[in-house]
Amino acid sequence: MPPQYAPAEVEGKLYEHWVGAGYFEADAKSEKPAHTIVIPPPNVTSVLHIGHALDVTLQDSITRRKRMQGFEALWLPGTDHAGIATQNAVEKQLAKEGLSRHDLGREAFVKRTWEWKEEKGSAILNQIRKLGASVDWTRERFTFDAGLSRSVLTIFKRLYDDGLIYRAERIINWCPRCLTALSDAEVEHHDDDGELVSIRYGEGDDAIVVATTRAETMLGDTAVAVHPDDERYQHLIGTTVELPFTGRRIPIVADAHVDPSFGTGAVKVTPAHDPNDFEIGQRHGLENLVVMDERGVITVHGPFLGLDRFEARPAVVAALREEGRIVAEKRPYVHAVGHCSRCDTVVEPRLSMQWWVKVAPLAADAAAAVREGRVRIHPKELEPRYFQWVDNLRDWCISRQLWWGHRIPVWYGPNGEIVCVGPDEDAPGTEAEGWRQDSDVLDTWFSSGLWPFSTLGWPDETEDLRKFYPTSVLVTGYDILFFWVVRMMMFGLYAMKDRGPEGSIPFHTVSLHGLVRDQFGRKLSKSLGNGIDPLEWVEKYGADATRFTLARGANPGVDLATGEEWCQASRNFCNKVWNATRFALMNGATVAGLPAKEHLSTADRWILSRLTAVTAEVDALMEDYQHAKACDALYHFAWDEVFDWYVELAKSPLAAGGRAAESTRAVLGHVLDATLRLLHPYIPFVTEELWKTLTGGETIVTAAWPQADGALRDPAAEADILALQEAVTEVRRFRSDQGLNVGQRVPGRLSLQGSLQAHEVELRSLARLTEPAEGFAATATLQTALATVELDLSGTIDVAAERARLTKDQAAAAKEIAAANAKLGNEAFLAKAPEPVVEKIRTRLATAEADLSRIRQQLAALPQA
RNA sequence: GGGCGCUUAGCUCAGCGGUAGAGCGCUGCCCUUACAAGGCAGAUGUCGUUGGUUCGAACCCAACAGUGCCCA
Repeated sequence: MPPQYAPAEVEGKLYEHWVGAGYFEADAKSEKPAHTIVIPPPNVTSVLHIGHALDVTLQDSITRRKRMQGFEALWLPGTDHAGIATQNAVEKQLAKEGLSRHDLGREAFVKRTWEWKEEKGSAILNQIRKLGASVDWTRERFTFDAGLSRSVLTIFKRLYDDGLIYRAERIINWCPRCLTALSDAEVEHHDDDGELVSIRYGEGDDAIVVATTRAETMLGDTAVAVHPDDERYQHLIGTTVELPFTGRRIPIVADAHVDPSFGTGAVKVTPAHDPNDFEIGQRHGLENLVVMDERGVITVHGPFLGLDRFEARPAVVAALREEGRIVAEKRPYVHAVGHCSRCDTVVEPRLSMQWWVKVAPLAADAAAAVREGRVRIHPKELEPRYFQWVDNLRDWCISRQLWWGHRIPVWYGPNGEIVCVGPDEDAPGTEAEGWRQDSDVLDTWFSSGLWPFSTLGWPDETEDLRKFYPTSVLVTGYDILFFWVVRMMMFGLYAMKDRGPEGSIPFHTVSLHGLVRDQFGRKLSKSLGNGIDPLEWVEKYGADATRFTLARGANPGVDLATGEEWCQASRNFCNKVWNATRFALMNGATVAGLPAKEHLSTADRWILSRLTAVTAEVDALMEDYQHAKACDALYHFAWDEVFDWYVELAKSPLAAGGRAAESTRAVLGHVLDATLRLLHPYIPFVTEELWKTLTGGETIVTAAWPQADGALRDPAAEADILALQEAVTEVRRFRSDQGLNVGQRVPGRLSLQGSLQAHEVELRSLARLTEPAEGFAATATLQTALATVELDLSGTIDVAAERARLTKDQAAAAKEIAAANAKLGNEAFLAKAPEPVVEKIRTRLATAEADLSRIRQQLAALPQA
């Protein structure tokens, strides 16, 4: 074994072996209890970013532990068909050939997109292999594959028949570049520099001033609205005013939704181009006048015809100014503007006929599942966010004016018939007979919302569905809670309602993690150039180091800052595990059961006791998705306790040979075996490589998860080793202060009390002390609670350094005594504090007093300077 | 504008009523035959501010000040 672990040499071959051996394949016929995770399907066009890497790492660590615990663990991979993004990608490709999708026609375009998917669509799934993801590749799914498409048609038909899907003309979010409707969730609001222009409509006493950020829409105004209680406008309510340029007279209406404190308190109303105005229009029976086409180009005759919306705005303002109608202008006026989440184009509210899901009843069920505790949001602090969203959900626009996606299964007949066709039904008629299918497709989330059960074969009652649904836990970032989690909740509860309240939930727990940030806690962004490529880390430091870095930072629901230095530290840890195991192997560590208790040394009993405690701790933390804490506990146990102390303590018995060596080899092997298994979910590759060598076993992937063995708890051994550590550290501290070489052996005379008397050999070994020879003359005396150590440095020592040290310790002890005395002298404290606390303070006082008197003795014994 | 967080060591974060912790970074010494991707030792904080509750507050309450997110 080389002294440095080389991840690149083992990871690829181990992964291929794991997959080939079928370790990750779940068996629906198994008697074992199921543990199921469906991967939040990444967009088929995407490539792996650090956020995916975090998500994958956490799901894999959960799944690997469950597999080791004896669950039938299924982690199901796949991608979603990403309607807009994929269509954009293929259209971009076509554009290079000078073609548009319309040149190909719908059928050819969809065929071409499938070809694109076959060629490019597995990029991200290939990348997660590099992270060691233990997904079941035999069950990989795609939201647009045949089976899942059947699920989509099934649920559409059911919702339609239940009256939960309907068609209506409303204002929707429209992307004039993608040329499709978007749901509310696909619109991102951020502040833009705009303008606020106040325009005077009408003349003289009848004039009224409205303020707007979108002057160009005035062409479509069909009213002016004021608040019904606004005294300024009482005389105008019910009258009409002339709209500039058009000659149209529009009514002044009173509507309680108008904010009298905004601008002049009077607003222009453009029902066809603004969601709020649309509602005002509905209430007052106003005309919906469309003045723009689907690309945002003005369609009303006159000087503005053919202008893009952003050209029309200044043109309209200029023309109004010419007529003296501009009363005030504020520029820049910063306000929130909706943008297409796919292409960042400013969204245009557009009056349009679309398909909708009536979410109120579905959302109520989704909320109830969490309120009733059937689905747990973890961490609990994020529950309010879930409720805030799910309790205020508006109807969901599901139709998209795209070609790539599940086509809406509704047919329109020659006599105005509207027929929704189920998954196994034929079209109600032919095109020749005058029937045509709705040309729109469904929102991608309509299909990914079915993911927890469509992937298991629903609507068929498959073995997989019976075995693996409801799934166990959904692992995702809190930013996805709204979009996706809520949709899966709504659809799962609806589609599976036959199974009752407990059986219909899509998952028992939603485990939310935070977003990955850079080492200063800043958001990762292209403009800052602080992006992190997880595959670069994998290449430089290994998949294990990358995973451990992410898992170790993953406190539930909070963002994690990370950077390359973190990953280096993780790489160092993996290397440390490698070298500690290497040492054990070189010294004949064996894994063949523990020796009888009477053959165990104190050190053996100590490390076995600690192993038991840490096993229980890590197990509980992982069960509660507290990955950061679990990793931290493992890191400290492995490095500080096993590698630093136990391995050092093991060196003398190993060197001594005989029974002591034999028993130490067994304990060392046992502890390493368990430690590797505990670490395996987080750092699968290095632990597999080492474990196979150490144990000769086939694979750690399916090895048993360690159980805490209460019989190994040994508080006495823990106390003994603590006293030993204290004495060793005190001698080392002295040696360091005195500038002694680490390797230099020094004659020492020991006077040990209590349990420490049995550990002189270990103390001498770890502190590098030889037996006092003839002519031993102590030049320094060190004391801890159970040890007095006299050292012969054969010459003068640095008295000043030692005095400084002791003086500092003396001050600390004195401060401690003062604080304890203050408490114990306080009658209220004695009367009201619980007894264990009082006792603790008394112990602390006694310890500090003993320390102080020892320090004083040592100070007095120092030679005078 | 409404709501939810956060503010603890140089940086990033744990701790959430009874002596301030970790990682990285920092300082000194050391290539001691598992490991320099290492070892040993060490330094570092009026726990945002001001009040209050309590025998006792980083932790509970109130106000304020920063700061971030979500929704309008």
